[in-house]
Amino acid sequence: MTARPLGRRFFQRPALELAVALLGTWLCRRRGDAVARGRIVEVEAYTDDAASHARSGRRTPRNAVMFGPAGYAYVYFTYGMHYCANVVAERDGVPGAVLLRGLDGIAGAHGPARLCRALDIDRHLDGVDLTNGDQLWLERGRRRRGERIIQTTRIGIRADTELPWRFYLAGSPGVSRRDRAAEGEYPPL
DNA sequence: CACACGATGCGCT
DNA sequence: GCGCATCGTGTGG
Repeated sequence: MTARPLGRRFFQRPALELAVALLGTWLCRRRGDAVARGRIVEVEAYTDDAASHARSGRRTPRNAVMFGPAGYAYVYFTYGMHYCANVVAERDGVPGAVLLRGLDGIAGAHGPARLCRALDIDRHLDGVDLTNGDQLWLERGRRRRGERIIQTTRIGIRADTELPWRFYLAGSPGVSRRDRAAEGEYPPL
């Protein structure tokens, strides 16, 4: 099965919707002649909300890719030592992205910074096109029968700006954290 | 298990 | 200068 990269259309939707759609798809990274594939099991959506890099509503050098067209990688550097990778959503001009937080099938790829380290994702990949199968792309994946999606709050966000925009596949080993706070099944029963 | 905290660079106010 | 979409380690219960 020669899976092709997911195309532009897949990404052209609201960040919240894309976040859910990304669960179960394969994140693919070219490593020399080989390709590493990890199953996305944990994500967070960001738009122009208070916790987003685009909270100011304005384009800055760092967040510019978030405002651009969907289907590109937004990779940023944080805490002086870590990278985090996002998939850009929404229409051109509208900020929105989905933070990749956890993979199954790639050793140590749980948590956004460790995910990047495991797949050699750094600043060089900021702004790269995810639809051409060059360095980094996504392939369609199946969500298993009966596999539950849990919706909960994002990690590392101040309590006063909390939103339930984190999603993960219940029971996946690649999920970075479970919350003690209320978490619910998505869609709500 | 629950915090607390340091490492370390840099975007933004 | 402040604080961060983090993580590993260290302490205490």
